[in-house]
Amino acid sequence: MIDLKLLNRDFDGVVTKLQKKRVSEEVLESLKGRYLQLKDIRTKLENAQATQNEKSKLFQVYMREKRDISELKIEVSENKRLIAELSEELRISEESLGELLLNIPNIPHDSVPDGESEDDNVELEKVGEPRKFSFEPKPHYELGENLNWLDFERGIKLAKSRFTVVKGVGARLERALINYMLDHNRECGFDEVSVPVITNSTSLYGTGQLPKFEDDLFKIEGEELYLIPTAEVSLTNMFADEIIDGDELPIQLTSATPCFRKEAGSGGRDVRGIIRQHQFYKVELVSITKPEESYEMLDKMVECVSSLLTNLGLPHRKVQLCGGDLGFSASKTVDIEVWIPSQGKYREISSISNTEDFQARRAKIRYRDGKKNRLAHTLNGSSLAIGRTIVAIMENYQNENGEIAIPDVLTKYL
RNA sequence: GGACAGAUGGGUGAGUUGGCUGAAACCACUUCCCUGCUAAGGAAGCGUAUUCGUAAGGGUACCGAGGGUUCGAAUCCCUCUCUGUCCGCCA
Repeated sequence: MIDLKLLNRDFDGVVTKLQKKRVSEEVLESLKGRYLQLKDIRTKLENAQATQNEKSKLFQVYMREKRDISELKIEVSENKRLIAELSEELRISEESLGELLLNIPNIPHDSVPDGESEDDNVELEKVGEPRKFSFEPKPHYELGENLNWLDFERGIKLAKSRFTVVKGVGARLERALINYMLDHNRECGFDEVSVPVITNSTSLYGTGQLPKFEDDLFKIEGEELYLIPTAEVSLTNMFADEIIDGDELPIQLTSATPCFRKEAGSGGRDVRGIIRQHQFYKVELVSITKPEESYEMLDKMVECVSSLLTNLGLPHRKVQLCGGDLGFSASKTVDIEVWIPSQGKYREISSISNTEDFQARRAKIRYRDGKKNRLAHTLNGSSLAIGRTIVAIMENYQNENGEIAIPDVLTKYL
């Protein structure tokens, strides 16, 4: 969540910055109003509580001196009523503030370009040249069915649409990619961990998936538990409610997990193939850093992912997201898009974000900086979405008879 | 799933006739003193959040979570969650 003190201190500045994320001034006005109201009520309540504490202490004095306490009792019980009233007011005020606050997106970094949609994103760098085909490249789903790597019908039979069974060399390729990426990330300085793929709602609030994006999550019936949409949830929330020793930063973690998304609202998009699935493997990177080091870390993570694609021989480009395309929790995001020959365009395969202290504030991830406790910065990025990497390899490495070459770096993993 | 037990500060662990305990003591940690040296001794400090204050320093809340009783609760009552042990069950 955003910093209410900052909102109060520099209202116009926050308004201007959040315009990039299409947050209206009225909403922020209302948020600030509720914050000030809350502070006011809290002050009144605390004063009343101070009185109560003081008076309560008199009782033992009176009783020791055998003085009459009936008058004191009346006085105090009136104050007690006041406390009850104020507490109720405070509760309502907190609720109303929280409702609004939890739905306000993060403040974008100054470098974020203004824009409405992905069309306004800014290309930072192209890496590698798309291959010139002497034939018409086939889409991965055709290749995959012909090679018997992808079994769409059985995926649907087992679950429903947007689930796929991966077979044969395809399945082995999936496993090889996971292993290769984890090894690569380790070389980049990320420690491998294995995490739960089900988390509680508190964790999902912490990283910002809840309350706003409940519709996109698979929930376990009858429990406050959800299948994770990304390992970012598990990895980041490992440090929720903790105060990390400053010497231990930065923390850099990587984990391979299945991810589950309902893809609500994406009806009709990428219906063919495995670009958009309800379940897919992804290798994730998460970093926890000191505030002054987080943008350096963002660059490092982008490079780690980019080099992964370079090593796989996949042409890609780095794109900085514009305000309108920026995710809810992100302050700055660099997407990495890989060349998809059958579509003749670059498609997102990784998204690397610095959320600054947005998630840290929600999840209470702090570190000890000398004597003081400060909010850490959290970053996350895919490295990579396995399904989409398979798509990219299939399409970029296909030859005319429909066979697929395997990138050199993977041969030792297959 | 069944039966017990428990949940206190970084750790161990006091505190259950309700008030002087936001919390003893010990350990760890920090600073200083002493000591001719990787030991020992001594002094002080050392939870989180929030609020007021330039600061010093106050206030408020928090002893798993939420409610209740009371002028007042870590201490009494209720509900929930989690953890441990034993049994059953399954990888």
